[in-house]
Amino acid sequence: MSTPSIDEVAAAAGVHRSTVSRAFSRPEAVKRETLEHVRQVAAAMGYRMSPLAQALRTKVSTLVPLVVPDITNPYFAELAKAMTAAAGERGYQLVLCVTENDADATARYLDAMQAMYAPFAVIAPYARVFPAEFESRGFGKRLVVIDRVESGDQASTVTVDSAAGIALALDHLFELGHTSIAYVSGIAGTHTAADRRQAYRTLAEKHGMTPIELDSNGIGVGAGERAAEELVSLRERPTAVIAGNDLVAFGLISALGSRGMSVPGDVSVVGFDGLAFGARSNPPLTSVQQPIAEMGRIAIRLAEQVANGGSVEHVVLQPQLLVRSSTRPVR
Amino acid sequence: MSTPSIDEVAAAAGVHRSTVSRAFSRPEAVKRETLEHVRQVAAAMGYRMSPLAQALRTKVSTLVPLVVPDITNPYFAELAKAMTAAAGERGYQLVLCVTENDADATARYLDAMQAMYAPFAVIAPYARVFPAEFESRGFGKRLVVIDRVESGDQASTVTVDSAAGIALALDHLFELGHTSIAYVSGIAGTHTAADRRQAYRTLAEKHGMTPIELDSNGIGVGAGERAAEELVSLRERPTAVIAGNDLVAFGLISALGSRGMSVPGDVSVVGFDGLAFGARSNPPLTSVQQPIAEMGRIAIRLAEQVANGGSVEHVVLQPQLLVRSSTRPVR
DNA sequence: CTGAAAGCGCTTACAG
DNA sequence: CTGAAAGCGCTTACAG
Repeated sequence: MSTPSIDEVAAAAGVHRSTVSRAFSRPEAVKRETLEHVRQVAAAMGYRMSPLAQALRTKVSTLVPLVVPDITNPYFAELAKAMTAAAGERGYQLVLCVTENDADATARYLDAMQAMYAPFAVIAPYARVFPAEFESRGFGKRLVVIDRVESGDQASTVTVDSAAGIALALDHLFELGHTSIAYVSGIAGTHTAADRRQAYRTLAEKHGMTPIELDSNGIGVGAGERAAEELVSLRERPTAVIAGNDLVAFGLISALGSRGMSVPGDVSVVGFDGLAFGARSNPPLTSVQQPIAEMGRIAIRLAEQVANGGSVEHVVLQPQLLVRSSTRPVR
Repeated sequence: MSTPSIDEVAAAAGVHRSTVSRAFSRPEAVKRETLEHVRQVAAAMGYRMSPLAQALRTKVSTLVPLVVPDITNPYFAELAKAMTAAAGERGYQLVLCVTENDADATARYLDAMQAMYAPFAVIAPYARVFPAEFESRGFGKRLVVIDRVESGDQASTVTVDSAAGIALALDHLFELGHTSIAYVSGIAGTHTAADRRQAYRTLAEKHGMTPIELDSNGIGVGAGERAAEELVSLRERPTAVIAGNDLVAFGLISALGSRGMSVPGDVSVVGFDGLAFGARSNPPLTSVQQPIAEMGRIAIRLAEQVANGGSVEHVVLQPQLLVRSSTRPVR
């Protein structure tokens, strides 16, 4: 009951195998009548081309690796969802590659996927990535990174404007009357994380505020926990805090709650990511929203572009402020 | 710089292609010396077999589909993480198939993966699954479902003991002095969801309690929201509620918070899943924990078992209670 | 516009 | 224990 092979279809249609092949891959190269006839016969037989055989022959498959540090992190989960959709629309199947912070895992995955003739790869890193390290993995420039990279000519990237995002958060808080606003970065070692933090510093000073960084040397998980600890012990407590990403914000709010402080009652908190889950957290999280679905689509487009010989490109998207319930006017 | 082919290795080692092949796939069939020599030469050349060519020839690939309704749901994310690890250990690569509640998507994915000679498939459904529907998809019994199924001989399954889990939650609450305990099922249409709900009813009555089901006809997302609404309007409010899964529990707590009710101050809440994220929610969630990592490993084992001609099996695991901070003694 | 042939990188009976 | 041959299901110059 398995799908017939191209030769069986050819026989049934009374044509040569190569004609069947053309009927699907280069329809303009076959006579109209023949085309229709072949397609009809093929459809009737339930024919589907073997993607494996095709990939072996052309050295290009439809398997695209998405490498993420941790699918359990809702940011990466949303990204995976967006990428799956974007990839599916273009006929690719996403292969999930979870690195679990294993430094060599990315290279191993890239090797494995290269062996499967993946047309390109998309990487959402947990640390700064140096595309040069992956050149030898065979993908060359056929790599898109969901972060900034140092040497821009080696891989395409798609990111959100960090400074604009932080400005959005800050302005929102200023409007609510906050003047003492702290920042928790969380553990991410990406350029993006560094950019957000730097933007906070720069903009805070520009507004005449002394930057207060919570858990500034944080290592590993539990950033929210440590930041809460630190916040509570401060003689002059900030009235609001911006978190470098939503997950840190959730952890912070949880840890604050355990210490008897309520959000937004005692402190306002704004996250960064704008995850859907934030709508059902306690309290619903005000956050700088990244257009994740769009990022997924763009990542695929950029990847296809260089796979087709086009050039590396860097897309920077604008974030939006998502006001929910974790912020309120300062008393 | 791409990997050499088997013929290049054979030439370099001075043997025939078939010997190289055997050196890797059936080492016991080749003379010791030859074996070592071939492997050495292959290693020196950085040879790796083409999984595609291998799959095309043997009609068995290492690509295994994991079909989930929504990777953004942390339960499925944790499952995906566990499955990725378990699959990786056994040399498979997981292909993420997200159905987004599209009723035909599962069949489409199965077709596509069948065409890639996937050795088996694992399905985490969002509704009751009837394996018979998928028989024609070519996987036959080479299917493992993360849920109960109706006709047990058609696919292997791995689940957690629903009744035991609900009993754990109930007993915990009884020990804290609660006597009025409600239940919110959430939207999942799986057998598991139905089992948990039924277990609640049965056990509640057994303990002389009148079951109180919140949002009992709930449709779509927002179960937590509707349940909170209902709870607040009740003349005699239960002092605790058990949620059919963690996500519903989070939503419930959020919605309760928006209505000025605090957990566990005003109501205790226990979830079901025991997600890692629950440790950082506000408040940290007491929950019945499913051994998700183990489920992943078992799913792969069961799948391999039937792929190797073994028999369908149904594994039921025991859950554990994870006490965090969303429950407290009734006043 | 269509067919015949070679080949992608493997595996596996079949001989020897 | 090893080699030679056929073949998995396709694509793509090359002729005609």
